[in-house]
Amino acid sequence: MGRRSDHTPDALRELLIECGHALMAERGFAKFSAREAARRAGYSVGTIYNVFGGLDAYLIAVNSRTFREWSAWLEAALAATPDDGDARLAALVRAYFAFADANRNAWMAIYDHRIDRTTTIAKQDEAAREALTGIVDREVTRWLGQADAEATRRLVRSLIATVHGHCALWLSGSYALMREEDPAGQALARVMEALSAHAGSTPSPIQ
Amino acid sequence: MGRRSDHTPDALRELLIECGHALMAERGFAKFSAREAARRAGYSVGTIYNVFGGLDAYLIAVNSRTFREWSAWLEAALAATPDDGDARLAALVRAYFAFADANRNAWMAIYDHRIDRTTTIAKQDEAAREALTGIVDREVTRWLGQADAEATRRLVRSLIATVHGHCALWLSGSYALMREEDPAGQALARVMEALSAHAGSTPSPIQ
DNA sequence: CACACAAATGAACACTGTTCAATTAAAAAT
DNA sequence: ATTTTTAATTGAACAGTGTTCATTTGTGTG
Repeated sequence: MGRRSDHTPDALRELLIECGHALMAERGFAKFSAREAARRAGYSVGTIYNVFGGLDAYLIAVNSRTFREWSAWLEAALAATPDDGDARLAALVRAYFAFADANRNAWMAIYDHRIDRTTTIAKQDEAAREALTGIVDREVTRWLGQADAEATRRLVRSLIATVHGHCALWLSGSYALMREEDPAGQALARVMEALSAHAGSTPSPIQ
Repeated sequence: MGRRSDHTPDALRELLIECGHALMAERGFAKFSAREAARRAGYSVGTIYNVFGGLDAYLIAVNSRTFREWSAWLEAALAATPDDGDARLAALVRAYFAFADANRNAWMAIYDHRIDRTTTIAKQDEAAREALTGIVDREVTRWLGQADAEATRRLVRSLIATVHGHCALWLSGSYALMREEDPAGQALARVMEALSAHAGSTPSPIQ
């Protein structure tokens, strides 16, 4: 076949991402296959290389979709939470875990896909990834009550890493973490301890 | 060829793990190949399946070797550190990162290999993995000054997850963590905050 | 209606994991 | 010393993968 009018370029791109994302959610990163994804979209392998330029770019696009869904999930959880001190942060951490749990394969694929330092990520996809940091940034800043911006940025990254670590080890089943009944609760506890430590020191550095 | 006397069963097992580990360190999990590992050992693919029963078991054996090296690395760092309050924990966290940094591919492979829940891990390999938790357990208990054993166990797992999260995001280059100059320092800061919070509350629960 | 263009294809290549009948070296029995 | 037995090692076979690119084929234009 040659040029078909089934889909516009954008629609085709979207379709391939859609099918790839579904396949990723179903099989996981290790058993993902570009051939199979294309097959499900009603196209053949070559089309993926035509549209995305390579497998890496395609995987980035697929994972970016997960990022967008993740952000939306977090925002939805926060929208349903009153502006009650610690409650919003608790909702944020719980929603973080809930999304990963409900989308295990897709969530893990984000970290399974090692992107070569040379590969350039599309602007829109980079934005999708940074949106998540943005949400945490906003909520932490809100909790701290507008503290030093630079220190907050550093802390936010560290808190994300903290929660990520708990979530990753939980889903991978590594370590004896399995006997932990509430990893999200543990992550939240660590986050609140860190925030408390910073709330006391940042506005007026007593020590 | 049939039975050869080049290596005893144990020596062959060791040789294959050795070569596999070297290949993993060199190429990383995604580009690892059992065929190539066997080739380097001077055997053919089938031998790996004969000796280990399957690829999963082989990968577990290879990664367990990394675990053992990691534990030894941590113990060496601790052995060179005086019993000076926070210094040992700082050394532990720094050594954790240093090992991962010095053995990026091998370290990441530990978490890249998703073990099916049905696959049973050999007793000795399970021990190699738990040894690491044991080291952290020992040092944290030492720092806390013998607190509630069960609460400490939970905290230890959570602290490991915290440090793991920082290390994993650092090496994968995810998020904007890249602009963080000292992720190990951030991890250590979170660990000390968590420990401080527990030091105050565990011996005599004031609040 | 013929032409030009670009999208879509799928065979080709080199690789992977996995299985298992055939081979072959060493040990045991004659 | 020779045969037989035993078990370790092989590698071809199969189904799958990523990647490339000459070929085909719809589509819109001259």
